Formats: sequence, C-alpha cells, structure tokens
Amino acid sequence: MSTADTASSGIAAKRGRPRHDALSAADVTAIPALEAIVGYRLRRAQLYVFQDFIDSFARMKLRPAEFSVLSVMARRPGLKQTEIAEELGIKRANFVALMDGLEARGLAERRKADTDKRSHSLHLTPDGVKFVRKMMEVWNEHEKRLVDKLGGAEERDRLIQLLDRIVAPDSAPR
Amino acid sequence: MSTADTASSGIAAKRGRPRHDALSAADVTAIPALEAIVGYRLRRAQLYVFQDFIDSFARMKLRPAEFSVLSVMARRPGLKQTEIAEELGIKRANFVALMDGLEARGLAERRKADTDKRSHSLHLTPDGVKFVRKMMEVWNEHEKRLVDKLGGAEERDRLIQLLDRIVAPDSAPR
DNA sequence: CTGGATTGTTTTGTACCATAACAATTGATC
DNA sequence: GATCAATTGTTATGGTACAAAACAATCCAG
Repeated sequence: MSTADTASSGIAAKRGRPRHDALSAADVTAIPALEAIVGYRLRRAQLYVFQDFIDSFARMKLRPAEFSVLSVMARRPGLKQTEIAEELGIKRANFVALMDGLEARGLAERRKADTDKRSHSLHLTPDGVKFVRKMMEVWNEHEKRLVDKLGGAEERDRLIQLLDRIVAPDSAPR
Repeated sequence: MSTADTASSGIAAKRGRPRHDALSAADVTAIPALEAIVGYRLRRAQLYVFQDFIDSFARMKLRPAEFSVLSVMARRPGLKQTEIAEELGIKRANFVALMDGLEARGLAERRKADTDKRSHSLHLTPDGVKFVRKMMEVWNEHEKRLVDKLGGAEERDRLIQLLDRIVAPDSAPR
C-alpha cells in the first residue's frame, strides 16, 4: 500500500532513462495495481495465513496437508484413501507418501477393508486421537489470532461466505 | 459440501470396524470441519482463482509471477531487481531466472544503472508494452468472470477489505 | 584506503504437484 | 463361469516453486 500510490515517479525518474519505454499516462490507468487484483490479494493472504499455520505447527512437525488428513480421519473414520484424497484435492498418487508418514509416526493406520480387498479403510490410532486433541488446541490459538485480525467471528463468516461464492460450482450466488 | 454433512455414519459404518478408534461424539464436536477453517477455505479459493488465471493465460504462455512482474514494470519502470522481487515476495535469487525468461522473449530488459554499477533498472521493451496491452485484455475477462461469481464490484471490494485485515501489519482493523 | 554492506548471480536442496504405468482386485456382461 | 473394463493403491518420474548459502563486483562509511 505504501509504495504503490502513484504511477512512475520519484525513484523511477532518478534511475535509468524513462524515455519511450513507459506506457503513456492514459495507458497506465488501464493497468490495475496489483493491490486491486483479487487473485493477487487472495494469494498474499493465503500465504500469510499458511505461514502463521506453519509456524504454529513447527514444533509438532505437522504440515497443512497432514493436518487436513488427520482432521478428516477424526471426523469420519473408515474412509478409503481415494475418498479422502479426492475430497482434499490431493492426487491419490501423492497421498501414499503422506499416509506413509502418518502411519510411520503411529498416528494413523490402514486397515484392510473386508468388503473390498483392494482398498484400505483409514483410521486414527489411539496415539493419533491424542495427537489430534493437541493439534486442535494449537489450531484454536492460530485461528483465534486470525479471527481477531479479521475483527470478529461475524467478519470471518462474511469472508467465508465470499470465498464460497468463488469456489461454488456455478455462479448465481444466493 | 455434499459429502461433509454429518459425522462418521453411513459409508464409514459399512467399511472397516469403527470400534474404539473414533473420537467420542463430544470430542468430534471439538473438531471443526475443514469447511469452517479460514486457511483451508482461503487456499481452496486461491487455487480456484489461479487455475482460471492459468487457463486464461495458457495461450500467452504467461505464469502468474510473470504477470505480476510485467505489471509492476509497466506502472513503475526503472525499479531494480531487488525492489520488484521484494515487493512481490520473490527471493531475489529466484527472480533472476524469471527475468531471464522475460528478457529472452524480448518483453523486458535490464539496463545498466549509471548511478550504481551493481544494479539494473528494469524496463519493458516496446514489444513488452504491446504484450502488456494484450495481457490486460485477457486479464479483464478473467477478472470479470471472478467478480461476477462474487456478485458484483461491491462484493469484490468487501472481499479485498477483509483480506486487507489479514495481511495488515498489526491488528486493530479500522 | 579498508571493511562491511548491497546487488545480482549460481548452485543446491526440498517440498509440492501432475502424469503415466503397473499389479491386484472387483464387477459387469455374455 | 470366463472375460474384460474399471477401480485401488502404488511406484517412478518430471516439472515447478521456494528457500538458503555462497560468491564476485561494487558501493559506502569511517
């Protein structure tokens, strides 16, 4: 915000030679500042939130993707790999290593599904349940920090509602 | 939304054996659905927007980072690499290859700054100016699509205002 | 003039993501 | 009941993004 006020002036004029390379003043107005571009702002905000998330969970050695998988397993145990992967937008090929890691740490396990010998049903271990409890405590602090910045729970709801519209299947919000 | 309605029931009960692995009902309520987590929703929305962006610019062979660099050079020619990189959150080490690509395509150039022989001042070439014009046409369509989904320009402004609060230096919004 | 900082650069390692191919298994069809 | 297409988990591989460390050239302060 601070450095993006006016067009090419000040610093730029001191350096190089702004002869015929800049767009004319009329053209510049047609170029939106990045600050006004939704995708750019979304990315910066997402990076900020993820950085806080990553810092918060550094001690637990937990990455965002692992958090999401544990979270789904806690609420809906028994799903198979493809189901969780697809729901989270993870390719099932990449899900394997992720699940391997959770299993190696003793947090989750693959059980052979008796109805379909191909698939595994995914569950938390008792240790995994304990871990998830700690995880949610840490997450609460992280989320509280975020909601405070937003200005309250109502603002968070407004934000989520807007994000909903973006990712909604078709247009026609409401 | 469709698959995340209730807790562990239906499908999960059919598969595996939900004995003592699921958290108790009381615990489950303490676990928020991913749909209610700001960071998760932000990421999904950002991925959606970027996918539309990437598709829109596939023909021009332009990536988001390149778009942002060209955009800054158009509005404020003459900045040096470190300045643009830092403003966009790009490590200056990674900026080199990015700028190399733009220069190889004849869209931008590094000029030796006469005041400081270490730094380069960055500018669009005439071809780069033409390219940016086309770029902005394509971007306009992309952004319009997005604003339509949001429900109008006012909604976009509300969204950006909320994102602002997240990334703002300290808390205390307004 | 000398030492510390800055600028651009190269190199390197890591995480993330997508695609293709594969064996085992399932299920539908004849 | 044999056959064939589809599904599931898996491995291997390539590409892209991102971060850290080190370096030469240059600037600048004392």
